[in-house]
Amino acid sequence: MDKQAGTLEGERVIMVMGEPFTADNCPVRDVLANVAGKWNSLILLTLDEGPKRFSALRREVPDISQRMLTQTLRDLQRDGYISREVFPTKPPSVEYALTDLGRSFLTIMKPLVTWSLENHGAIREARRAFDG
Amino acid sequence: MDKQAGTLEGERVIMVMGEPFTADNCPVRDVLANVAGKWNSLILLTLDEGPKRFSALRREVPDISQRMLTQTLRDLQRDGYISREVFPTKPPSVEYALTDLGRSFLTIMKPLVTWSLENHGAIREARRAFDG
DNA sequence: CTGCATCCCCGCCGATACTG
DNA sequence: CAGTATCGGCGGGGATGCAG
Repeated sequence: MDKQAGTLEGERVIMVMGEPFTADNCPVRDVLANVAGKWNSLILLTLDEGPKRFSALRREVPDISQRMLTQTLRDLQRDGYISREVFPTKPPSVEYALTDLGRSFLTIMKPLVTWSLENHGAIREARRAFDG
Repeated sequence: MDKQAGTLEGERVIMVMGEPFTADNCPVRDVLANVAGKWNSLILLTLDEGPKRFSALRREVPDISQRMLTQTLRDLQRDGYISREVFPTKPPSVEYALTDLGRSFLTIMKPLVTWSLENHGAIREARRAFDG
């Protein structure tokens, strides 16, 4: 059989860890988008402590604007990482919590956080060496 | 002792995995920037197969522009993830390879790739459910 | 073969003000 | 309390052309 599995009509394919991807529709990029956003990971890590209300997140995630908090929460909910429950109190309150998918993701994510803490010094030094 | 360790002069602090961060100067964000770029992770994963020349990377990473390949490679080199060796042949050739730091990073990165492959379906389904 | 420079579009994100 | 709407800056990144 041919090497590049299912290469149709000039679709270019990259092999990553034994799996074929096209530049578009790349699961890796799709997931990394959640890691990439400026606030996404911070919010997920904060929710790892337990369910939180909107205002609690606003307090605990420093310097995030209301706009970004709302938007990022909606993105995370849309992708299934967190759930959103509205309590019809007066005034209303909304509670956000990790889903199973979100917890599963954090399990993989946390080692990356740990690695960042451990190797940030080496990276900053590499930068200084490169710039000088 | 006080809760928020070392909160000075209105500097807001977030606790993540037992470590205090400010919104600026956050190691996690700094490292995630490397994961976030559109091409960074793909290049690192390609180099995991072994050292490659510029033109080889251009071939194996589909649809990347020359500009982005050059730029991303320089960023990765600057942060110490890859090395760059110039062979004064005619015409010259340049070989890129993972450093120890790069390999260390990939060790942590790969589970995230695996997770992406396994859970991409669930995420796309969550999206459809949310949108509909 | 490798890399740099230029132009330009577009989406992220911040600031601010306004609703149920 | 939670969310929406609007404006605007800034930077990532694609296309193209030039240079050692």
